[in-house]
Amino acid sequence: MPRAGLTPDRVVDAAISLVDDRGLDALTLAAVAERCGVAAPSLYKHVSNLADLRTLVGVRVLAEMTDRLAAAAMGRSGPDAVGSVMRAYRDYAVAHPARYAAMPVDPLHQPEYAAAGQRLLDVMRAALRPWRLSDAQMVHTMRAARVITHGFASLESAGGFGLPEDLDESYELLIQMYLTSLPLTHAAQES
Amino acid sequence: MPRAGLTPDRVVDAAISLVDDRGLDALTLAAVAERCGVAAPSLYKHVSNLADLRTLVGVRVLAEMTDRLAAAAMGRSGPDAVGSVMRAYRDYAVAHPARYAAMPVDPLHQPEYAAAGQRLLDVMRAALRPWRLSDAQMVHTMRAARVITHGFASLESAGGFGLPEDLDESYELLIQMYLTSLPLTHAAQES
DNA sequence: GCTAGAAAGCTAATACACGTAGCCAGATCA
DNA sequence: TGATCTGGCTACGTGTATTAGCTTTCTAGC
Repeated sequence: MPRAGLTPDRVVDAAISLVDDRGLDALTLAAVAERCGVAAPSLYKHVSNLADLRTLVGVRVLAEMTDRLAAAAMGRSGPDAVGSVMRAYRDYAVAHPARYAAMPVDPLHQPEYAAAGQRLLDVMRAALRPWRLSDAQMVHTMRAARVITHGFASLESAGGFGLPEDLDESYELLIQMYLTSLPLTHAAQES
Repeated sequence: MPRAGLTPDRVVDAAISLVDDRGLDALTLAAVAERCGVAAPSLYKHVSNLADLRTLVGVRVLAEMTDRLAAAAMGRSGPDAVGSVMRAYRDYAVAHPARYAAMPVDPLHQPEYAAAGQRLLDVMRAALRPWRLSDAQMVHTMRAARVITHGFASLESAGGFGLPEDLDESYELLIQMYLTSLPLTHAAQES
């Protein structure tokens, strides 16, 4: 009967450690409750339901990754910043594959995620600022970065590449391909 | 008491139509059974369990997509063939988002998928043949194609892009970026 | 310090889902 | 025709999400 002292945040903590340990599919209220030392229905005092918990986990992961990307861009500019952000993206996904799988792919379309998703985009947008792209160019350029980073990270973190060898090189080649495709303006001279 | 005349293939048919209609998460044995006009346990006469059914769906989808890609490459060569295969990949994923989500990301690591997965890779490898890449180059080049196609297709089919506008153009720019990155050898003169 | 009430835990019960066991009828084949 | 195999069924056990309603603990105000 002593209280466990749960809060929504602590429930999310438990959920994330569970996901890290046993994969995204193991994220069940029963398992989270056990990890919290509490009966399953008690979780409903802190979280609306399983869907809500999943959302909270997604928001947490999105925010955490954004922090990493922002840190990776800090103190860098131009191609250096862009490459650094792209590497940090991959690093996070490979270091925490199950968390990466918990990240929503369409954050901007769901209000719960919108703020965190916008912040992540802003990090990349800032890194691309030196190129002084038009709005339309910026849209295509951001999309291309997202395609490459998400494509590579989701494949690698899910074990999608047949051979583990030379993955670093494959990714560096993609980053070079991407940087090379950027228009040769202001930023290109900075590097 | 009249027999329903089920076979594993017909069960997979029902599963796929269910996935098309109601999404991958709706793929449950109960729902498939209802669609087949049969009680749930009867499905076990044709399919080992839910995991097995999921695998069979994945194999079917993988094979279906491979057929599309092969058809897209037919009668083309060089950049034309590569671009055509990449467009066909996206087209399939967007036309059948739930099926695309059912496709395994690591087919080569699971024996059930290996044959179908290998066949898909062969289509792309054939399209890249004119460049006469070394083995190591071929690995990186195939990976890059996979990253771009899967990255774009998975994001678009999951509603991951904020704005629906200009997606065709974004994809064409990526294809151009990719083709431009290929070494200027034999094939480049054919186009 | 006492007490009212909110907050946080619990048990019990419902609704589904997967999966197993074992029964029965219809098809097949000697 | 009759034996056997196959494909259906019902009944059951387990696990999960979720709701309802009870009880205990903490906290605020007097």
